[in-house]
Amino acid sequence: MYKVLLVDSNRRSREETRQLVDWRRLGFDIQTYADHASDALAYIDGGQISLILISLKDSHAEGMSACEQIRQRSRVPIILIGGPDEFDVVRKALTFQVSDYIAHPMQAADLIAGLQSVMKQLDAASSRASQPLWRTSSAKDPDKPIIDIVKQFVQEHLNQNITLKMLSSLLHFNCAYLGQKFKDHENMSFNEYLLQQRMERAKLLLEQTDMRIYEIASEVGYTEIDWFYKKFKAYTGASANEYRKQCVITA
DNA sequence: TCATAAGAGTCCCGCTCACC
DNA sequence: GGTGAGCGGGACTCTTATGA
Repeated sequence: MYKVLLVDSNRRSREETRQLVDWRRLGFDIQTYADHASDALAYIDGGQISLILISLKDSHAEGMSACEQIRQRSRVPIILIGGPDEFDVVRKALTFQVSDYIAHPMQAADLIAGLQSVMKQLDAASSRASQPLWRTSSAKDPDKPIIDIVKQFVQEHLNQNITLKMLSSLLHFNCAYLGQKFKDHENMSFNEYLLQQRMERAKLLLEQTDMRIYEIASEVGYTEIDWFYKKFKAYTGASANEYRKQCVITA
């Protein structure tokens, strides 16, 4: 059972986090609470804490400062809980090798995924105790958090005009570099991924709703209906209307 | 990690066709 | 005639591959 330090000054919020998932079943135990991120430092030196969960709702500056100081002393995994569009914060957090960043309001599935990821790191570290904890996992895949943020942004803003240029600007990366990293990780370009996500959602809307095609085009982020027609036909081999008719026949 | 050229993607406009 | 669906092509923007 790995011990967790939860840093959150709001008691109600702490309780919500505690009740969000079955911690013990996941192999974790929230043993200690702290009101401020800076308080976490006191628990680091004892070496009893396996994971630190920090809520940034009160103060980003204090949370970031604590991350920096924790990293100077320890490789203990850190999960941050912050706002959905705070990319400057995410970017800075990554420089402190934070394990995960969960957007508020936190969903149980997001927390479980973060905990499972940390669990793998901790298990690997304990099986190879001579190696530093963080290096065992980050050395394998140091860019994964960035790629995950890009994918999450695409999922959440699919109905908007998303470009790699805009995302790279938000994350303070060179767009050519970010595009290259994305392709290295996903084996497809950023545009291919974006197209795939848009087309799959369009197919779903055609199958499950009576929405007009121009409405669906708008819903999946196409401002130009003609361009949606072209891409949909190229992707599925059938026009949007034909695809809907085929779905009705097979149903 | 960045700069740049080439190619791909996107926007925009005009057009046709089918249906009501 | 009005509306929705679909296509073609030119101009512009963005992404990717490449080299530094």
